[in-house]
Amino acid sequence: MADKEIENVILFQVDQTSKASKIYSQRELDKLGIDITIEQWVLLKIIEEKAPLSQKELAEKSLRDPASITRTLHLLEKKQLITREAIPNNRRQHNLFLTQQGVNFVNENMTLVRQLRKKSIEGFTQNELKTLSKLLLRIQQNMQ
Amino acid sequence: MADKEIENVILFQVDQTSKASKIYSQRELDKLGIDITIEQWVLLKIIEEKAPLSQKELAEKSLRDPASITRTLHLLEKKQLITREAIPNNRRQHNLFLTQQGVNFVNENMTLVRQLRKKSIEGFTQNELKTLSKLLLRIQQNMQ
DNA sequence: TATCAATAGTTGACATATCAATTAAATTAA
DNA sequence: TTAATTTAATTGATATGTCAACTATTGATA
Repeated sequence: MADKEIENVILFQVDQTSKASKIYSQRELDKLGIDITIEQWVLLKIIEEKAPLSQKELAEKSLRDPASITRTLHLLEKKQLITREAIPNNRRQHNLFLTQQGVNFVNENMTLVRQLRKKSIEGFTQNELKTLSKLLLRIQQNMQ
Repeated sequence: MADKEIENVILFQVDQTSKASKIYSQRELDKLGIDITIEQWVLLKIIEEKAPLSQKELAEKSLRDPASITRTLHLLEKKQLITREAIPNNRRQHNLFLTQQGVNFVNENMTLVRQLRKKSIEGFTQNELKTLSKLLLRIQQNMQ
């Protein structure tokens, strides 16, 4: 089979799509003076939806390295958006929660986030969305 | 519309797919003792296919920041995989090329890379591939 | 032509990605 | 119960992502 140009490689296209979306979304956040990175937002949102959870679980759900999670959580703690609470009979893990400020922050910015999510799939039918989800999931399953 | 869980957000799925594929591919490279990162490989491959080109063009094609390109190119130069050549009558830009070592490196590792590309889309029909490409492209166009 | 504006690339600062090594705690095995 | 193993989180080192500031050069304009 003849070699593809890299632009025609699906993995390259997936990565480009992810990058382009992040660049766009980050600019929109910046424009509105919302002081958070996309990666930080994702962690906040996961904690909001799944709390209480441990750093290990957060790393798994976000597909990020535990070391990286540690560092980003410190930043989110400094911004007073999250807290860690001791788990009884377990001094190795801590439960992660949003602070009240964190809850407010997520609520205040969900409108913009919903707009971004919506914009990303503008013109898509429900069918196309389902198809895309399934195809992406199959790539993930192939790459394990 | 009711709020989605983050796992159901397409942008999240695209990012997870990209991350999972990179983690898998990097591990395969490491296993074989191939001393290169995915990001470095992508730059090498673009230079191979498009040379001669400038750093600006490379940044655009890879959707990476020029600052980041500068640093990665230094690493690739240190590994003697690429060179920069002066452009006549233009002392601001340089043309990027693979060295002979770079050409050899790409050739030696294309077999593995082809395997990884193939594995990522195992079980996909030509039709599904086309569909996926088009849907991804539409997201990119939406996010500009 | 002299000045100003735009462009390509670099560097600094900080956030994130990743691996390896470490620490502290929990679990298992002897 | 003690010792060995496994686990969760952290830290160090290096690569990458991003913005802002800067340098050198080129292009535009008065």
